Amino acid sequence: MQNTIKVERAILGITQDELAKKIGVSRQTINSIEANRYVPSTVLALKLSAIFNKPVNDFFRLTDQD
Amino acid sequence: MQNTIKVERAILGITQDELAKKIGVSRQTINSIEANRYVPSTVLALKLSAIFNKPVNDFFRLTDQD
DNA sequence: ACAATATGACAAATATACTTTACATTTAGA
DNA sequence: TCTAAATGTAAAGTATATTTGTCATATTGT
Repeated sequence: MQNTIKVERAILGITQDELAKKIGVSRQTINSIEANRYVPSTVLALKLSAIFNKPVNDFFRLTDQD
Repeated sequence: MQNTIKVERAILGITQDELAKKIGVSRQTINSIEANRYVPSTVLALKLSAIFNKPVNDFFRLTDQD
């Protein structure tokens, strides 16, 4: 799975820490997701969706190995 | 988080076992998600999105306790 | 009613998300 | 250039998703 959270975050002009606080996770969680170190839960994806004001499918995509 | 997977599955007219096999998880995983026993990963949500041919936000929604 | 299939659910084991702490590196501004 | 803020990452611990096995109940077709 790939994501464009870094881009969406840049559009909002906020830091990893700020985004983390908005959705109630740690900064490292945001950092790890941006770095594709692990796959977030659907709740987290929906919270990002609400903050980015875009559907989940816009910034999370399946790749071949999925 | 709430979901309408049971409805989407009924639209396709397939069993929990068939849906599970389509997305490569166990039948119990589908059963547990439909029963809201736990929150699936975003990869799983995207796979369901592909099979239902609908965006994730259509069948997964945040609730107050999220 | 009977048999086969589908669903609900639980327990134990394993995999993995997420937190906290901590430190190094990079970036941005005075 | 110096400093503070932002980012990248790693390790250890906790929480939770997912699997496998199993059984009970419900549903459907004959």
